[in-house]
Amino acid sequence: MFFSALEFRAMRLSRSLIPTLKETPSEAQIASHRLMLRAGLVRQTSSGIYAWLPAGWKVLQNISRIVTEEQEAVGCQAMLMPTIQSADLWRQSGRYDAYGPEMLRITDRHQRELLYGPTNEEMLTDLVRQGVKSYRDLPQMLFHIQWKFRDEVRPRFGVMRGREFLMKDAYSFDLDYAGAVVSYRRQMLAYMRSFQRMGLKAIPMVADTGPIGGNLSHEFIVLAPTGESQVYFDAAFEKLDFGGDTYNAFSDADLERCYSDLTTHYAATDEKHDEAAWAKVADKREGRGIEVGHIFYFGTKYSDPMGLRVAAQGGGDLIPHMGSYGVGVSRLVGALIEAFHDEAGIIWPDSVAPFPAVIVNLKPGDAGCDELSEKAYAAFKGQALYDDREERAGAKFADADLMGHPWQIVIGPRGAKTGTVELKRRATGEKVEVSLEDALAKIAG
RNA sequence: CGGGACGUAGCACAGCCUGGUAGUGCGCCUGCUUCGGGAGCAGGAGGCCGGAGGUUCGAAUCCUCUCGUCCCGACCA
Repeated sequence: MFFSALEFRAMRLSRSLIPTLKETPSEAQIASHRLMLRAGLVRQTSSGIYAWLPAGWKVLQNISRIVTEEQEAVGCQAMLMPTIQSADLWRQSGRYDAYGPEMLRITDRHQRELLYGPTNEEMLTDLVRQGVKSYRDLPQMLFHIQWKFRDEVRPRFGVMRGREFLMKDAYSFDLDYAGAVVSYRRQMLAYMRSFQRMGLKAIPMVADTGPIGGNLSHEFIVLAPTGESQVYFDAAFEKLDFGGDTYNAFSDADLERCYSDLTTHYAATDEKHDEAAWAKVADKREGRGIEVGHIFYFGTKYSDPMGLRVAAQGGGDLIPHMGSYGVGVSRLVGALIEAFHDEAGIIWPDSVAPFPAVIVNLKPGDAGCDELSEKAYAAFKGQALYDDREERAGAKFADADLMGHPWQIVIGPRGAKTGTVELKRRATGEKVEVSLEDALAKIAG
């Protein structure tokens, strides 16, 4: 059978739109913004609005996939709602006027008032209102990953504080407060699993609940040395593991234990920092953090005014209790880079890297190098990046480090003769000379 | 929304004060030599100097307006 790497043209660097930059564009101040531009992940098209180039789009999709899998694993249904919404819907909840100039308002050719959605509580409440009639239909938990727009006065930090951003937002509908608490805890677990899979250390911190009250609102802060706010937390958080079946999302006891593990220890950002409580913490940790998620329970704030009612078990109606749960998917790209980079560039965790590996052909045109490189490339079925450019070795190494591929398979004329490659792990800098087969096995394992 | 800057080649910048046919480095193209950590030499392409008015014989440069972008603060997933 004829099988050649030529069939996988798309990820040959010489044929790809991954424009790396040697110098930093002057608008970029923080590390992640600088590196995203330099590594060719994004390009700004307007203030706070970015185009995601091929490599950046892959990262966004990888994060979305992890978030989707973990949402579904706790029983949350994937769906997709539009970006454009009707102003009428927002008038029903009273938010059309309450929401300030951050909301992008649009008028169509018929002078109908529309808006580019900054969030979707109203829309989903409306959809549930149309489809859910009985207590038997509850609980419901749904999410989508969709572009949002908030007309920030001052966009900054690249993708971390853009106007247009990709967000996972989930909404839960329960019969009562007790049910809403279970949904809330499930989301909390899904969040911890998601962030752990991305290699991030995330800590839930109590957030303002506004007029609703109670303590059911948490911000998820990801630790990164260059984070925007100072955070204080108990070292107990470092020992928590959300992988495997540590906590069963469908066991009330496990959910309660999970919630307890996440909320009994001290954790606060500098705005909420309480010196008295902090003094009692035995094993203290401090660091910088970036908010990447926010979840809250808000009862009947939308269901009530929008007329969402279901038939109750004993007759009559009841008003479902709701919660909503956001993850800044595009912001996470920035947060990940803030957490994982060095002087040379990005250091992608394997789970979100745009490419599992880069194959660096040091001498395109050399029969031995080409053959071995194509063989390596074919082994990845086009999923790896193949640097087949006619560049000097130094430039290729610099770009490979900048783009942050977890593994680098370096193929030069020296090793090509014996089928040996140099395998470099980006995170540690460790390099070994091994056969291509061994290199592939090591990457797979 | 208050305060402060900046728009000159793909990127980073100089030139502006003191008007006179637009420059440097990197990148890009061609050739030769190089070739395992962002090479050297030679040649070349690429800019109505953000836009519109105005002053002037003449405007990147001076004046007015406008659009865009960034930084600090307040605000925020």
